[in-house]
Amino acid sequence: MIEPLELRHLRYFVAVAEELHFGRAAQRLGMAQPPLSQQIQRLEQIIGARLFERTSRRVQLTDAGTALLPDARRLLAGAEAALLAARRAGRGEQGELRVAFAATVMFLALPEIIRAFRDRFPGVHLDLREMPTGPQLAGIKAGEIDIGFVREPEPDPELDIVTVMREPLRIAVPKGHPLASRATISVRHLADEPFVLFPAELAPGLHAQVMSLCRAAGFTPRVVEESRELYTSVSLVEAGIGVSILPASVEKLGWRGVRYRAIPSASAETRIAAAWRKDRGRPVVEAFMGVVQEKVAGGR
Amino acid sequence: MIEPLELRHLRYFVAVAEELHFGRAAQRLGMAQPPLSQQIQRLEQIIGARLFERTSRRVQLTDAGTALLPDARRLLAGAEAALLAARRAGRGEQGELRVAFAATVMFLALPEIIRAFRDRFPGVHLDLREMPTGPQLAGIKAGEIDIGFVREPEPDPELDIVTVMREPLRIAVPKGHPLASRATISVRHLADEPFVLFPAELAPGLHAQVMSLCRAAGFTPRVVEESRELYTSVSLVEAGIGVSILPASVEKLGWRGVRYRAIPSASAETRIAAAWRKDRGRPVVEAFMGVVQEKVAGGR
DNA sequence: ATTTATCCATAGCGATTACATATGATAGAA
DNA sequence: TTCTATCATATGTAATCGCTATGGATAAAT
Repeated sequence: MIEPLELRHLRYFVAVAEELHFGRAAQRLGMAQPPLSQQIQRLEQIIGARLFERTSRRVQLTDAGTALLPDARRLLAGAEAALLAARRAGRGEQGELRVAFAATVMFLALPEIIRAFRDRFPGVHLDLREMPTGPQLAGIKAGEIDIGFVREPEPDPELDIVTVMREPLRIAVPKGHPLASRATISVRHLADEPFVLFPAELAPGLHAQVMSLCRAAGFTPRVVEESRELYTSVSLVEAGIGVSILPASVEKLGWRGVRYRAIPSASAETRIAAAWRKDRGRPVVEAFMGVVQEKVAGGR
Repeated sequence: MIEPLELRHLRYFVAVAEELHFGRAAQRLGMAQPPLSQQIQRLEQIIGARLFERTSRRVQLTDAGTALLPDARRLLAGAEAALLAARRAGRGEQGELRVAFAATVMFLALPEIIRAFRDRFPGVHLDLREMPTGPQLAGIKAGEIDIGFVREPEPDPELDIVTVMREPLRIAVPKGHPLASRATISVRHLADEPFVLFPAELAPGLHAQVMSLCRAAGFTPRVVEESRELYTSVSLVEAGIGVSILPASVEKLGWRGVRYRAIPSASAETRIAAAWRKDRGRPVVEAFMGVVQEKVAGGR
């Protein structure tokens, strides 16, 4: 019968090789001497060669023992290191995290969150990518993205979605537009205006919200253009193609031909949410969300 | 209680990680599924983190499992390699062998033996050094040399000594010496000649043999010079300081002012022996001596 | 929607084995 | 030689490894 090699054999072997004394080695291992002798004999049987030349007076390594000792030490150290690495990975202190974010989120707290997370978890490799909300949600479900920062979408049975930030909506009108002279603009004033919007599949949450704001104001917006890029939307507004309702942080883009006006309504705000898969309880995800919660709570 | 990590855990883990199916992994491991589940649970307890996210339908690696898998594979392969290396060392196919040889042995079969051994045991590193017989024997006893090729010394309780070669002795006289005209010279003709010899502590066997040859011829040689180097001995003879009795292979040095004459006596021969420590049964030593025996037997 | 099939987890049991204590054998020291 | 230190052997016991039987959950099939 062939007994397989175990780390126990190597642990015992190294102890005896270092002490060159079965009694002391056994003591160091916290066991009695006879079983230690037995296990060394087993190991010798596994290898098919004596590891120690032993008389009742002297214990010394044979050629086979001399060859095995450094390997055994290396293996034991490697096993220990592997154990620690796995533990760290289990605590979310090591691994890879793929984070996606909608373009506008970059204007808000995300950079600070990233910095804080990197400080706290230097062992985690962050893979960041900009992506619209719709593809993000698909990517998360497909397992290609771990966490997405999105304009808050409808609840989804597969996803955990947590609001991390609120941001007012603004009405964007071109510089010379009649409404541009007002300090605030109610949504109902836009009833007859042409709209420039993101397509629903790219930003479902924002799209739905704009629609419901208009519906609440008693009309259905006339969408004349859908743009797939934030910059395009703004430039379409500037060109006078239409008006738009956009998150306040877009102001920071600094488009000179566009005016942003507040909406006098408490519900005219978007929520930025973090989303991740409900089923896998990835520790890195939890670690990251811990940092997010902390930053968001402290930042208000 | 903290159970220690064993290779068994890693073997099972790798099997499950590769199959992503407990049943098939168990089959591959030649065991039933329940104990495999148990052992994986044990491993998860040791690590302190789940390694697989498992439903009854799907098994997939967690972060901790993903981190552990390459390490586990590496460790298992390393253990296998260490086992093989130790086995090879146990068979004398790997390791280091320190071989010493007396200067004149280099003229004989040693180079061929070395070559044959290197061919047969490429994993053994040979450390060769030239050294007189006396220091060799001391070095062998001290464990600094594994095998020595010497002019055969007296038996020694600590040493195994095996004759590997025989070689006639020659009488060396300077070119113009009266005895140089003879084809052979009996030892008794040297009764009144001054002798140049190696000191007893450097070449005890040769020294004792010359002494006993002279004693058998009825005189005690008058030693006028002792030289520590072979070349010096020969040049002293050439310079007419005295005569000497030397192994025949010294002729190959090609000293033009010296004549070598045969001795008409069967006992006028030296034996070259290999010597090694009796106590340690080093497999490399045995492997080497096996090649020596073969070469010597075939070379006669 | 209900049923069925698949598959991992749990329970209980038997056999193995890892370790303990007691004792023997041997080699070096006094 | 006698004594002592030390490794090996013998034997008993407790832990554990693996097996069979069964439970429970989930996805697929009807």
